[in-house]
Amino acid sequence: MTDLSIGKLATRSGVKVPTIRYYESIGMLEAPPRSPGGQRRYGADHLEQLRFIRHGRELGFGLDDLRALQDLTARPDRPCEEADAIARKQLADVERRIAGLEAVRDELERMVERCSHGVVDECRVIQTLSDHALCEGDHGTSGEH
Amino acid sequence: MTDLSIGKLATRSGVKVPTIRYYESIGMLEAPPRSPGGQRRYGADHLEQLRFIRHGRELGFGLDDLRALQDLTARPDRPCEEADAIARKQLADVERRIAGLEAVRDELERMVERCSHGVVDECRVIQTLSDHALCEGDHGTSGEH
DNA sequence: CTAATAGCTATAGCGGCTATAGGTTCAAGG
DNA sequence: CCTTGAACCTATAGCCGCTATAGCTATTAG
Repeated sequence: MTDLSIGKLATRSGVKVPTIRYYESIGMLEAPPRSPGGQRRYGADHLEQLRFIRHGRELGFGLDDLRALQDLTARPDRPCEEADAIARKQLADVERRIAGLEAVRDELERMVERCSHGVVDECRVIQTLSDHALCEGDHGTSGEH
Repeated sequence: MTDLSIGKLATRSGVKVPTIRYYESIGMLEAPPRSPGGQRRYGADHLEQLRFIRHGRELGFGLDDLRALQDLTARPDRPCEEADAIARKQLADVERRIAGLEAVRDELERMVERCSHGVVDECRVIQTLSDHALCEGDHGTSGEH
């Protein structure tokens, strides 16, 4: 179970090898001990830590948020208000992005549906891009990133 | 109407000054003539071009796609299949991202709802991040970026 | 004419990786 | 035991689409 090479750790965690090294370089992942030849040797704790990060990334958390959440994990008797606040902020952000993307999707659908499949000069796709007034939604108003 | 400074162009187009210079540097926006002192002087055509780019960016198109669409605009008698294809690809991409974000949103909602507002050790937020098995959806399966 | 504002170039940084080059170590097969 | 080839190492640059900084010059309003 222990003494995983970086490749094995990558396979087990679902995080790519260069990404693991990157996480170590920015202090996201604890630096492991090394083999006599200088190669990294990971334990079960690293695997757990990396899975935590991966899962957080899948949920769209930034690395700084995940660092804060990791720090909280290390103090299990503290109130979880901060963790809750970070998660709520993330949820709000995701909801905002969804709303933005839905406006964009609707606009793109209109563009594509109205394309007459003729020549560029009459193409609704090009026309819509050229003239924002042809839009019905307000996709530009709220950011989706 | 013509002979806009870069600041005026920025105001009228909604694109920031450094971004305009960036677009010029990567060949997205035609380089304008200069004043005797070397400052950029834009015309109505530049404003139109920049609004096209801005609108496309709001719809999530990459700069390379927008370049392709711009090139099509310059050949108005060509069939608009390519424009249509680019827009459809973009629509599909946006739909994929929405689906991914919706899975993420649902998971975050579950996390936040179940937070008992106690201590970190019992916090559902931290627990869920630590153990993917607590998730019900498959947010990690399809990418949302 | 002066002073504030706006412009200029060049360069570096953001997030979160990913790719490349050029070298070293490890592990399995013979 | 030795060879081979995969996996590992470091360092550095690049991706996208900007944004920020520093140190300078041009324009414009009063």
